[in-house]
Amino acid sequence: MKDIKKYIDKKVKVPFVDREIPVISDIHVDKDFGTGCVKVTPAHDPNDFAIGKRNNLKQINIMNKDGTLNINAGKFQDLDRFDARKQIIKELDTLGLLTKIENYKNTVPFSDRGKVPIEPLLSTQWFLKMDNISSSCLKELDSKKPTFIPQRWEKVYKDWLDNINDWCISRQLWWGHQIPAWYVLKQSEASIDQNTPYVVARNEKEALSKATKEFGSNLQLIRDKDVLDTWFSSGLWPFSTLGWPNTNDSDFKKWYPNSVLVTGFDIIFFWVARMTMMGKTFTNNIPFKDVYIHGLVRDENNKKMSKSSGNGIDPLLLIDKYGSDALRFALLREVAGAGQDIRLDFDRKENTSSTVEASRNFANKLWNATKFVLINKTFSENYSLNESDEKYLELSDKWILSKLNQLNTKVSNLLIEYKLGESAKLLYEFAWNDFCDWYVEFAKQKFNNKESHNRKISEKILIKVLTDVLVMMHPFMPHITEELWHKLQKKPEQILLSLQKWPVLEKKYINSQIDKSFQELFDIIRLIRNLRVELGLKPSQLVPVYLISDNVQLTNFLETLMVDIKTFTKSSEVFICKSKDIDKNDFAKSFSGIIGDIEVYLPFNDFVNLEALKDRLTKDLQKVNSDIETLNKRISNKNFIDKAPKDIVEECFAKLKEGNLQSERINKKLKLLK
RNA sequence: GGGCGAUUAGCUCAGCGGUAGAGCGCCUGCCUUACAAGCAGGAUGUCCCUGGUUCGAACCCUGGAUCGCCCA
Repeated sequence: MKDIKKYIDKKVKVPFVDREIPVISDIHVDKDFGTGCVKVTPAHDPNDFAIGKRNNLKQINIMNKDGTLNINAGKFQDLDRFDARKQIIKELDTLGLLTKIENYKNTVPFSDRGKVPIEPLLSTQWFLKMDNISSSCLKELDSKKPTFIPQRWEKVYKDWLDNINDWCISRQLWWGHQIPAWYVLKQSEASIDQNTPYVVARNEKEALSKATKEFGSNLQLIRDKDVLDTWFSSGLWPFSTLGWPNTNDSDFKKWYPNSVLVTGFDIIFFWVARMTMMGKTFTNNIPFKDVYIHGLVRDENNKKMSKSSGNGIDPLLLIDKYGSDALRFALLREVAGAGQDIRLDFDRKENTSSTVEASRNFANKLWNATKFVLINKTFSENYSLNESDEKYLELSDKWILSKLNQLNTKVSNLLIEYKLGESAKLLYEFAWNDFCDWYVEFAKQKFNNKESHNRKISEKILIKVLTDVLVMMHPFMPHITEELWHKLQKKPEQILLSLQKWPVLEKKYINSQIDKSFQELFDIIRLIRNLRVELGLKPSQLVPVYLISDNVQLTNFLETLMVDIKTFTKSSEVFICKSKDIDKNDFAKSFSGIIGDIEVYLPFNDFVNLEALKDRLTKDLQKVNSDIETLNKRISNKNFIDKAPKDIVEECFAKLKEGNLQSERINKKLKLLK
C-alpha cells in the first residue's frame, strides 16, 4: 500500500480481455480502505463515471439490457451478471491471481419494485436546461412567492433551486406524454443512432414541414418512443386543469393563480418546484400563493408509512370501525402547528386505534347533545335571540355566549394561519367541557324550575350555540355535522351546511367579568364536590351546605346562584351567612374547606372523621405554604424587584398577600379542631 | 458525508422566558330521565444530558447523546 504511488501513470492489463488500462490517482478513492487501489468502471457506476470524466477514461459498456454481458466482456459474453461474477472469481483463482476474499459492508441500490440490484447503464436521454427557469423562480421567491407554511420548508425549496442540475425528462416507460421529437431518416436508412438528426414539434404535421424545410423531401419521420417524466406532466396540473393553454378560459381567469397547495414535505422538489417552474414558464405566474406543508403519518415504529415498505394502515378498516369523521378528526387533532409528523397509534392485530376511538366518542357526544336539544325543544319558530330576550339572560347564558364568541375569534384566527390541530382541540374542548358538561346542565335546571320565557331563552341559546359549533366543526367532521345541523333547521331539506357562512362574531357577548364570576362559581362547586367525596357521601345522600363570607359583594352574587349550587352539588339546602351570624363552635367539627374569601361547611358531624378533616386541611396548608415560600424567595431577590417587569412583580406581591391570608384562615380552622 | 426535525406524565403529543398541560390509559365512586362510546372525583413528571445567557430557562445560546426524514 505504501508503494502504490510508483504505479501511477503506468498501465496494467485487465485479465481475460487483455485490455490495457492506465493507473491514475483520484481524490474519490479512500487510500486507507483495502489496498488503497480500486478498479473503476466509468460506464457502470455514478462515482466511477465522475472519476472517468476527470481523468479522461474510456466508457466501456459490458452489459446488455437483460443483465447478460456483451461482447466487451470477452469470454464471459452471454453469461448472466450473477453467474459471470462467480465465474470470474473462479478463474482468477485458477490463474493464481486471487489473494483473498473479505466481507465488507457497502451500499448497493436495489429496485423497490423488482427487488434486484440496480446496474447503472449509460444511455442517451433528453434533458431540459434549467438555469433560466430556476433563476426566474428564485427571483419570485424574493417576494415570498410562494409562501411556505411552516416557513422553514422554504429553505428546502430554495436550496434545490440554487443547486439545480439539468433535468432528465425522458423515461423508458409505455405510458405518459410521448416526447414530441421526431428523428429524420432518409427513406433508405433503417436505424437511428447518436448522430441521427431530429426535429421537435407540436404534432407530426408540423414536424414534417420542419423536417422538409431543413433536410429536403424524400425522408421518413420516426417519433421517439420515450415519454416525459411523470413530474414533468403533473407539473402542468395547476393550470392545465383550468383550461390552459386557452388563457381566456373562464376557469383559468377566475381561479389562476390558485390560493393554496397542500402537500407533504417529501415532494417539495419533486412536485412543488416543478409546478412553480412550469407555471412561471408557461403563465409567467407562480401557480399558487401559499404552500401548506403537513407532516407525514408514521407507523408505530416511527417509520414513514409507504406503499413499498407495506407499513401503511388501510383507512377503510378504521372507517368501518369508527367512521370517517372520527378518522378525519383524529388526524386533524394530531396536526401540530409546525407541521410535525403524526404517529398514529394503531393495533395491527385488532385493527383498533385509541386515538380514533376517542374521536368517535366525541362524535357520539355531539350526537347526544343534539338529541338532548331536540327532545327538549318546545317551539318551532323564531330560533334567534332578539332584543327583548337580552334582559332575561342569566349568568350561565351570558357565560356560554361569551365563551362561544371567544371560540369563534380564536378558531377564525387559527384557521387563517393554517393551524388545524389547535382549532380542532379548541372546538373539542368547548363542545365537550363548556357546552355539554356545564351549559347543558344549567339548561336542565331551567327546564325544571323556570318561567316559560326563561326556558324559551335557554332553548334558543342551546340551538344557537350548538348550531354555531356544528358550522365551525363542519370542515373537521363533515358528515355528522351536516346531518345534525339539518335536524336543527326549520326547513332542513333546502340548504346544505357546506354552503353556510361562518358564524357571525358578536363581540358584545365577550365579557371577561362574566367569565371570572363563573369561574368563582365553578371553584365553589368543585370544592363542595371534593368535600363530599372525602366525606364518603353517596350521591344519593343529601346534606346541607354553608357558605360563609364577609365579602358582601360575593355573598350577594352567591345568593343569586343558590339553586345552581344546590343542584350541582346534590345538597339538601344552601345557606349563605356572614361569619358573625354563626357560632364557630357549632361548625368546629364540620367538614370544611376554604377557597378565596369563602369558607365552605358541610355540617355533617356524624360522618366526620376528624383525622381526615385535619389531614385535608394540613395538606391544603402545606400547598399554600410552599407557594408562599417560593414567592418569598423571589421577592427577596433584589435583582428581581429591580429588573423584572412591574406587572410581574406586582402580581407576585398580590399572590403572596392572598397566600398569607389563606394560610392564616386554615391555621385558625386547624386550631379550632384541637 | 450534508441539511432539517424530534426528545415534556405509562402511551400519543401541546406549551417555546414568569410557580408544568391535554387526550388516552390507570385508581375510586356512580346505570343522575342526551350520552356507561357516559358522569363526578383522584394519582402521576431530575420537561434527554452538559455547560452558558438571564432577576428568572421546559422554552434562548455552546457542546454532546439517541431517534427519524430528505439529499449525496
